[in-house]
Order: sequence, then structure tokens, then C-alpha cells
Amino acid sequence: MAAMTIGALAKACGVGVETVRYYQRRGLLAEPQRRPGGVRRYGADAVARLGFIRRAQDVGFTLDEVKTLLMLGETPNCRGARTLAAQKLEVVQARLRDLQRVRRALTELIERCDAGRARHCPIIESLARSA
Amino acid sequence: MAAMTIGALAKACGVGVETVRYYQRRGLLAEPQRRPGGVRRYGADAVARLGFIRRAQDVGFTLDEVKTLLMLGETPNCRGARTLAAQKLEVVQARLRDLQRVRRALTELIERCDAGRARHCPIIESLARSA
DNA sequence: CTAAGCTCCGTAGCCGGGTACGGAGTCAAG
DNA sequence: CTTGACTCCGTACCCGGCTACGGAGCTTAG
Repeated sequence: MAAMTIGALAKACGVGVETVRYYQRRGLLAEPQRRPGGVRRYGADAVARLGFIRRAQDVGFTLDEVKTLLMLGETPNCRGARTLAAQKLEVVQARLRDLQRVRRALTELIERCDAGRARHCPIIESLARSA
Repeated sequence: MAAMTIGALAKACGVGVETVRYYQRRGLLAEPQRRPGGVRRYGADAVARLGFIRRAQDVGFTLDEVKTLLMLGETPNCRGARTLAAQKLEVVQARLRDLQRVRRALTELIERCDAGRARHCPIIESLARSA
């Protein structure tokens, strides 16, 4: 049941083989035990850890931040993880504000275009004007 | 009044000299006239065009898309610009949805952390659980 | 035993949007 | 006429997160 090859682990977690090796190089996954011959053998713990990495990525942490979270998880330190999450939330909120501004701008461009009646393309004209 | 060097143009538009040269290589800015000696000389039209590029970038167009917009602007073709803007709006809206999901997730992590009383860090625990 | 298919490894390339380097030429002020 | 600031050019490098390559060696089904 345990003792999967790199390919089996990758498939179980929905990532590529190269990605697993890459995480190992980045220090996110520990070097596993090997069979004589050199082939990596993984257990259920590796599946869990890889899952952690993907979920942390999904909520917006970079691989370096995920690495920090993993270290924090080993020596439980809630303050560190909370700080990291709060910082990330700030970044996400700033990006949300930016994108909302962009959405408003694009919506207006398109509306002006659909209002028709302009001699020149209102999208081009809008971008050509400063401020 | 006109006839600025690359440095003056860059400063006027708030970009770096290398950026102007880069836009030229990318075909976003036309190669300008040169003084004997080879120094580029720019007029007010270059300032306008560079401003167009920055504004279009600000609303989320990639440099390749900006290039397309600029071409559309020369042979006014409203349909092309409208299509590009509508596609970009779709992408922006999708990204907004993603980020809102991330914000919710992070907010929940932090709230759970602040609720206290857990034996282990709830942020780490949350990421460690699948689904 | 063989052949398919997985795994090993290091290194290089991809995307987008620049930034940095470095040696040579040019230009304007003092 | 010198000095210092600016410009010229091509090329290489940066970020993050993979993905591809290629020539080995290992493993397993038939």
C-alpha cells in the first residue's frame, strides 16, 4: 500500500513527475528513502505533504511561503503562520482593488463602444487621451 | 520644444530608458529619426504613443495586445478593439472570482486562528486536511 | 530473456516585462 | 579642450513555477 514510486505519487496528487523532483530540489519535500538501484520510494506522508503544498498554493502562497509554513508546522508557531496569512490577505485585497478598477475601466470602454455614434473608435480614443 | 532625447522621453512618461528601447524592439514604438551621430530624436507624438501604451497596460492589456490595439487605431476598426476589450474583461472577471475565493479562504484561516483555544495552529491544520 | 515503460540525473528552456552590463561614441557646459 | 552626463548597441540576466530533453539504468509483464 505504501512505497509508491515517484510516478504513482505524482498521479495520486495530480501533479507531474518533474514537479515532484522540483519540489524536492526546492526543499519542500524531503529526499525519500531509495531502493537499492536508486529509485525513490514514497509513503502516505509524502502524499499528505504534497497535498498541503497544493492547497497552500491554491490559497495564494508562493512556494517559498509554503516552505515557511511547512517549517512553522513542524515547530507549531501560530503567530508565524497567522502573520504570513495576514500579509497574504493584504496582497490579495490590493490585487482585488486593482482588478475591480480594471473591470470598471474595461466595462466603460465597451459600453461607450456599444453606445455607437462616435466618429472614431471610443476604445482607442479613450486610451489615446491622457489622464 | 519637440526633439527630445530618449532620456527626456523616458522621464516625461515615467519609464526607464531601457524600456523605451525595449518597446522599440517589440515594435510598439516606431524607430524615430536620428541626429547625425545616431542619437534618437523624439517629438510629441512619441510621448502620446508611449502614454497610450502605459494606459492600455494599466487596464490589463499585454504588450502584444497593446500592439494590436495600436494597429487597430491606425485603420480604425471598432469591432477588433471591442472584441479585444471584451476578451480581456472575461479574463479579469475570472481572475476576480479566483481572488475572492482566496480572500474568503484566508479570512477564514485567520478567523479560526483568532478564535484561539486550538491545540495546534488552525492554519497549518486546515492546510494539512484534504478537501 | 526481452522489450516496454518507468526512473535516474543535470541542464536548458519557457512565459512576460522588463533590468543590468559594459565598452564605445557623442554632446553640452565650463 | 576636457570632463561628465548622456546615448549607442547587443547580450545576458531577473522573477516564479514549472516543463522538456536526452542518454542512461532499473523493473516488470509476458
